[in-house]
Amino acid sequence: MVKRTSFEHDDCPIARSLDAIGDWWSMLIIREALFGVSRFGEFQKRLGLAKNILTVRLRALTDQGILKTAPASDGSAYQEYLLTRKGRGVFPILVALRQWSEEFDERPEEISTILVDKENGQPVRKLELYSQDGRPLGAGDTALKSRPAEKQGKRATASPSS
Amino acid sequence: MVKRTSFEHDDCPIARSLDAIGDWWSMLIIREALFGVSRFGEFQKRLGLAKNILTVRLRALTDQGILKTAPASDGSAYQEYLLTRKGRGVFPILVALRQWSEEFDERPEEISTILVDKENGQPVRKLELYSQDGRPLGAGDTALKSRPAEKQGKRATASPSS
DNA sequence: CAATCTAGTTTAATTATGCAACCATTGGAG
DNA sequence: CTCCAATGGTTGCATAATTAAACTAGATTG
Repeated sequence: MVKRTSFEHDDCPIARSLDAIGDWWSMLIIREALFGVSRFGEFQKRLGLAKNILTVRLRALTDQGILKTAPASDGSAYQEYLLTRKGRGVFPILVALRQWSEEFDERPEEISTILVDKENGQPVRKLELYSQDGRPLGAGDTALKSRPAEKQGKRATASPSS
Repeated sequence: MVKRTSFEHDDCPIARSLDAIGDWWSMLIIREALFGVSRFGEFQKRLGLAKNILTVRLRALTDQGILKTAPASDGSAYQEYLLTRKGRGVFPILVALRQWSEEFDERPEEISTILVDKENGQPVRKLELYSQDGRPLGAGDTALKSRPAEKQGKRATASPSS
């Protein structure tokens, strides 16, 4: 099988996320949805993708519980696509992607927008990872530990495999 | 051309990031690199991808300044792939992806590892977006503003297009 | 100097993507 | 009530991208 190796059953959570939303269009669809886009035609117009692909992506996102379809809401009886809680949870990922581009892109002048706090119009802070006691952590300050079984006495052996 | 519409010249920073690292393998290669993997064979063994793909990905990542090749370091004269500063900057994206999976995956018991603070072994905090004055911000608390021209008097008109 | 490891390249199959044309439903004009 | 356009898709086909597997070539080991 040449099939696009699915990471659905990989035990690495990064791989799992990528399996769900790790393609260009899904991420951009969620981006638009976070800005209030909910109609098929509007997604299509704003993203400029082919309708068949949009159909497939919307269905996949819906199947995964990232989007849900609501009957209508605005006038005419078509359906609209709304984010679920899981879908809204993608927001930090999009922010991280945005900030990476803002910091490292070699043509930052082509970036036209900045993300600001709606309250006062000021740019948001850079996302940072903190320890429980509030120290900022870089990649080198972290390690992977085998997950301590939540309720069951199920405990894997430690191995830094992902 | 049916070519995978490149977002390289899109003015949305999210699209630009996705264009650079928005495929499964690139992201996973960077994940491994952050854990110290640097040799071709090791990437191949740990990720289980085909060598030709690894070749293409490594070259693309190198061309983009995310990885750099160093002559050897450990004994024999082969080369190794090391992360640049830009490459290490991907870390928050990977953390965001990981945490999304940890929070919303419907089979969290299959996730085998957790990310911990190396100092004390405690789990890291959840990534959160903050305003300049320290309030936590959700997607709804933010807006996009046209970028205020940095040095030049180049100013785009406001439009919430990305 | 033969076997093997590393780091690829080539080949050929499978899949995804994009375009265009087509179908179905809704809403309005005549 | 009928026709026409808009919305929201589905279907078919050509082409580009991914992929696994086989092959290659230089370095290392025995």
